Amino acid sequence: MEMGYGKDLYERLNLDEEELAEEERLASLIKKCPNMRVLNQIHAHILTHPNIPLSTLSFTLSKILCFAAYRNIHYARTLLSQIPYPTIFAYNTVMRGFLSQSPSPEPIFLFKKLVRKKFPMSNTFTLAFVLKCCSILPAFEEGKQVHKHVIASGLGENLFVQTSLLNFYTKCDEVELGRKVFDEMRERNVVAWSAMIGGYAKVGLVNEALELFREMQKGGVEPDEVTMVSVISACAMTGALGLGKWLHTFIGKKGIKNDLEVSTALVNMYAKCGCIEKAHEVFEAMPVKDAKAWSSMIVGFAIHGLAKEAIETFAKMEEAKVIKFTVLVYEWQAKVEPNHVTLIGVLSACAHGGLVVEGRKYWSTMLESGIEPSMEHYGCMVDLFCRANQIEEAYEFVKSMPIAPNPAIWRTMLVSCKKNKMLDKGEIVADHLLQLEPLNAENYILLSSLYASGSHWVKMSIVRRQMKEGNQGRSRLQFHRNQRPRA
DNA sequence: TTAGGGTTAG
Repeated sequence: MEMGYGKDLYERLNLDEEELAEEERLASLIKKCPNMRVLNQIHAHILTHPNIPLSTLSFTLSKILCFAAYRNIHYARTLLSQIPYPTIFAYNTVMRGFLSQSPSPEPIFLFKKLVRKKFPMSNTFTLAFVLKCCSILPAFEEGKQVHKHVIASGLGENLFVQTSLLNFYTKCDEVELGRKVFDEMRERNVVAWSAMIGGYAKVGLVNEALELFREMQKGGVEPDEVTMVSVISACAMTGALGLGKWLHTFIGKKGIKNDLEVSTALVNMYAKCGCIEKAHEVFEAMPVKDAKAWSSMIVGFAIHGLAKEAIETFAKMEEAKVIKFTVLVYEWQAKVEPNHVTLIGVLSACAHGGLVVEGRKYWSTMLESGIEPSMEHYGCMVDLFCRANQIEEAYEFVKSMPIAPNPAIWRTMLVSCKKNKMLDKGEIVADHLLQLEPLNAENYILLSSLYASGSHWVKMSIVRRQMKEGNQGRSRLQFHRNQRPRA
């Protein structure tokens, strides 16, 4: 176990002055390195120098690895295998590099390698990184294995490790397991409380989230802006306007940083709780708005049926593409680009406002801007045509979809066929729907009311009978929550 | 060499 690190240290202690000077020179070169090209040159220089002491090689390659981890993670990964005795620090740096990229299982592979080789030993950082990876993917089974290692390694009492475990379980929707970790924690800071509150809010256990927020305050732990975002979003989910307003005042009173995320959560909360004016007021007061902030406002207007306001806000978002924000002394400029959620807001606003021409226009611009339409976008378009009673257009649109329409889309069409008494089209649509969802009673109710709307009583009674038979358990007909018959 | 845990929009 002591082999690698011990040898490394031993050799370093035995370097003569000249060798130490060379090592420092290389370290300083890497520190000043302007880009990957220069780094490659230093790397090549080291590899082609046969007389370089092993410890200098290890030390310098680790330095290069640190530089590369955020710029070219695959290069850093290759470097790791070139280091004679990589320290746990080097492993951790590569794992962290992977976490800053799009989701990758590489940190799990690296962790498995560490476990297999038994050297270098994982530390609390390693465990935090691998658990973060398991929660991002998510990888439940792998995370559970890591939990076993946590216990075996004796690092299970570490606050960072425990918070990582708690977060991992809640991200995998295993809130109870997360709560178990939380309950076992000897000390809990604001991060641990926020993680648990956020975990409850995420799965919709809003009362538990709010209860924990009260408990946290009773315990004397001051909430911060991250806690507030979770609690406010819990209010948004339940429509708890009173508590939401109280939290808004609380933020001001306690001097909690009202940042981009908090304001966005407030905009969303006020909009969901029916206070669209207040949502707009908070939104207007925001000095910096990112895509999520703009989207929250647009979606807010859309769900309130305020199509004109939603579209105007979208136009402003496109005009205000460039935002400026300052980090220390550096001023950064970033483009605010509409994303898939923004477009869902815009398209549903068009649908609610009966704006077919505009909806088609935004659909085209969405495709041009490279946003891949999802099922929700297709759903908005079908809704747009159906609400405007353009059933044929809706049907043609559905037929042109490159992905198989989901039951919700067929149902939207069936409702519209019923409304417009379009029996033939309705039967075709119902056929598709019942193939996908033969056990959903709501679909039979819709179909029977389509027949009723055209006075096709015989067909209606057949559908009713099919449904009734299912209700008696013969075909395991499932009832939608809203239509479940009273016992 | 000196890194880590929690948040937001459909």
